[in-house]
Amino acid sequence: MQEERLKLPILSEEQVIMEAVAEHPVVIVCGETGSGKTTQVPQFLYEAGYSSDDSIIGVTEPRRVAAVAMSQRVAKEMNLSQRVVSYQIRYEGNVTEETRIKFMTDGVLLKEIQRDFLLSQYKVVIIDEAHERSVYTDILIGLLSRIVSLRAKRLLPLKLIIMSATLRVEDFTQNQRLFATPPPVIKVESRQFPVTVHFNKRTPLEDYSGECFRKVCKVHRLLPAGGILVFLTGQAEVHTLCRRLRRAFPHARPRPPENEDQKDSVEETQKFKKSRARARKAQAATLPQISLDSYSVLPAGEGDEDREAEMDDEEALGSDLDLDLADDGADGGEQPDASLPLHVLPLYSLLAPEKQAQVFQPPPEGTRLCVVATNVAETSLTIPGIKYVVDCGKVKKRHYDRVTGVSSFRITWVSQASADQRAGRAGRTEPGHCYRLYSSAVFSDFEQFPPPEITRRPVEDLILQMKALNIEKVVNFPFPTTPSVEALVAAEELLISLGALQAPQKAERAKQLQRSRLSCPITALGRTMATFPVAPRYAKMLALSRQHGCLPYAITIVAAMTVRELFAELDRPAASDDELTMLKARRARVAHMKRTWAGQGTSRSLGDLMVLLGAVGACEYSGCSPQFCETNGLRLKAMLEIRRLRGQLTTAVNSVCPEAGLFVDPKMQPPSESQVTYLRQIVTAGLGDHLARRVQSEDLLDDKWRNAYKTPLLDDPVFIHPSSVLFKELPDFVVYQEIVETSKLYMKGVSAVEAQWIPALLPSYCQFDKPLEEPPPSYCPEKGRVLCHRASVFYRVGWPLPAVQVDFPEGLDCYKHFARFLLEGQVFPTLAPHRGCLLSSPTTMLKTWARLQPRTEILLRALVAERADCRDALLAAWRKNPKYLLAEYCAWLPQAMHANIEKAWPPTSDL
DNA sequence: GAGCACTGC
Repeated sequence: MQEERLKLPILSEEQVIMEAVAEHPVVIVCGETGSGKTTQVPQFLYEAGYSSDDSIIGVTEPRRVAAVAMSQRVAKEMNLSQRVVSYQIRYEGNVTEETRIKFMTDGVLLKEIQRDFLLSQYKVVIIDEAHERSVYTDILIGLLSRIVSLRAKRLLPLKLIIMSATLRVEDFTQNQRLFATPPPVIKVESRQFPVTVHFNKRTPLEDYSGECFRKVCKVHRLLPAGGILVFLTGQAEVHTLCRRLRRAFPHARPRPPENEDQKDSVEETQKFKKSRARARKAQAATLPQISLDSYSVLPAGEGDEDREAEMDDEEALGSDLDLDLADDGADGGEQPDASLPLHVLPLYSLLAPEKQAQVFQPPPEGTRLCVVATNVAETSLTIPGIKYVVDCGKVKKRHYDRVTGVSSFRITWVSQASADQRAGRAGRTEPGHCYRLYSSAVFSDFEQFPPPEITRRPVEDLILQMKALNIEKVVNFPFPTTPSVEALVAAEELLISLGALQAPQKAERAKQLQRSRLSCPITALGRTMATFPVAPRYAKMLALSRQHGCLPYAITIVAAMTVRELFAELDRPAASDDELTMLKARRARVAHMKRTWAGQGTSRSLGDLMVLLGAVGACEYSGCSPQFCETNGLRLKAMLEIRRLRGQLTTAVNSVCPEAGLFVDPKMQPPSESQVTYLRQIVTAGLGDHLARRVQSEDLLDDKWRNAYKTPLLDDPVFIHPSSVLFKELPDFVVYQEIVETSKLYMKGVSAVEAQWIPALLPSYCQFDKPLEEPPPSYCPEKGRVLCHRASVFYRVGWPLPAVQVDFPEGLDCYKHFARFLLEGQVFPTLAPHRGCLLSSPTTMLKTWARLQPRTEILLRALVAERADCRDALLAAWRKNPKYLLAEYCAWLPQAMHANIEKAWPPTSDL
């Protein structure tokens, strides 16, 4: 091990790095995979004494596995115990008093900043893999730039080291707001084996899967031993290619029958016609950029012929390993056959862990390993023994519409950096080759780097975290790359309507809306919500769930909504008739179980969220056995994650609200009928901006509105997803977890809402009419407020909503009603006995001619002067002045009673 | 009547 370490190129840079760290508060270290920076830099710092005096060297990683693995590796290299070199991730850690080097995920450090803004335990913080630009990394760098200067002022300097695998660091160095003086950048060589890159001469306009198939066949038939790694974009593609390859190179049967191959190809073409049509559409949009005919954009001298010639030179370097020359369809048959069986394995993130693990095993004796993977293999997982990479050049990414929040999945070209990262996977153990299924001209049109995540997704969760750190003006925060203003505004608006931020005052609203919008302070509710490590909409649900014993259920639902893909993928193409029968049976079983878990009546109205609750409840009841998951189509990994998240949320709720005394009950009973109703309301309150209404009189509309819903922000019809238990139910109002655009706009995670709940639970989205006279306003002794009935309409879309009882709106009329109830003795019962002696009827307060009577006028004025339109305000006024309102009240009663009233004033013992 | 890449608290 020590020998291995000595080979690392970074060791010759130790002095340069340590001098830079000594002289500068912030240092950037750039070195590709294989430079050893992650394992070595912490050791340099340790040896230089940066963890003396009980302080710690912190290292953040963007993934949990990396944090755990790195801590173990560094402990071993340094011959130190894991008590000294430790890790901390979301659910677990082995940090002790002795810990000096602490590896953690970036989110963990962000939480620590919430507890101790100055991070006083640390003398150095290393942000690893900063080039990946994950949202937490970006926010950490922004925060740390401030923490570094605060610590310098206190003469307790903190060192920040940003480590990046690429040289794309201008966002850090050229950003004056982030670092006033640009930090020094130290480059470290890497010790990778060379990878020869081969471009296709032509770029297939569609069917890159077929192109992958042909390329793998050729590599396998023509080239020496060594694993093959193929990059595709999704699960379905991965499975299809695996199947084709297995048929082409069956184990123990080396010769692939050519016609079989053809037939398969036709079959697949049929089957995936739809998805190809979509892919074609996506490609058509980008076609102008990649057209091989538009050479006019190239510099002079790089015309058609030159390019071909240049390519040929390039390819000549690849010598016998170059496969492009055989691109004329004469593959297979006449080529020399290696007769080597191909060991084909799929790999993607949602694949069961035991199946993922197969790619790390050596392939069976006498076979060649071929892994067909999605992007997981680009950064998250490293497969040993790969010598050949086949890269389709595409990636599937989630795309959010900034205005509507609708997400869709799009297949686009990767960036140059990603393509290089993929190529690098061929050079981990020996020199390798990368076959790119696109031309070098197309490659040169790729974006240089993928855009930072923070610019591609909603940011309400980040904004809430920042507000909890008392960063009010988020636009002024030194983001390495700032999110769009629309995204920031949308986040603040959502947080305001959830009650997590204070709404700007009405006066301000008129004047300087934009400015005040982006600097709203956090509310007490917002602080509570920020302690729950889930999306703000879900945090709101938790904050509401103390009532009626709903917490354990709300926690479970929120945990299940947070963990992705509860149900296993059963739609994959079957490899055999047996598998097909099995898949069909399992799909039927899952559909049946979903209906069972949804139940009947109000329970069914909770919809897909009831299914989540039922599934988790049943699974936990079974002890979360792999068998239970298997037969019911649940992903064991998802269920275990939900269990851990329930534990974490339970702890979080208990610490906000110790009297709840919650625990995770594996034998949780189903919620009662009334609890389900409360849960439905809790869910409605959290998902208020995700409300949809069944279209009215749809028979009059275009056919495209059949079974459709309307939402406030979308003009197009949206639909309940066919996998939803409410698919055929079509309730008048629903809330949904998300809308995904595929062939249509589909709502997923759907729950039914009663119309009368909307104005009561989502008042901030409703525009209310004047208070109704019938039923008349009343006084609520519990709230100490005047209530009334009001009709309303839902914002933007103007959906009419039924009149419901709400607080009487602020204004003169509210004082009048309150005065009346006060005189009637409803507010303070000790005043009730005087009622018969009043000189005027209390309802006089409400009459339009009330001003004719001085006693109504003076009472009203006195109430308005202290803003006393409810009991609490009145009590507050009496705390300041116990004689408050005495004279005004006495004006309503005969002189003879005044002395006794004065003795018993104020008429309450609640002060 | 369907088809979603990848991650962190």
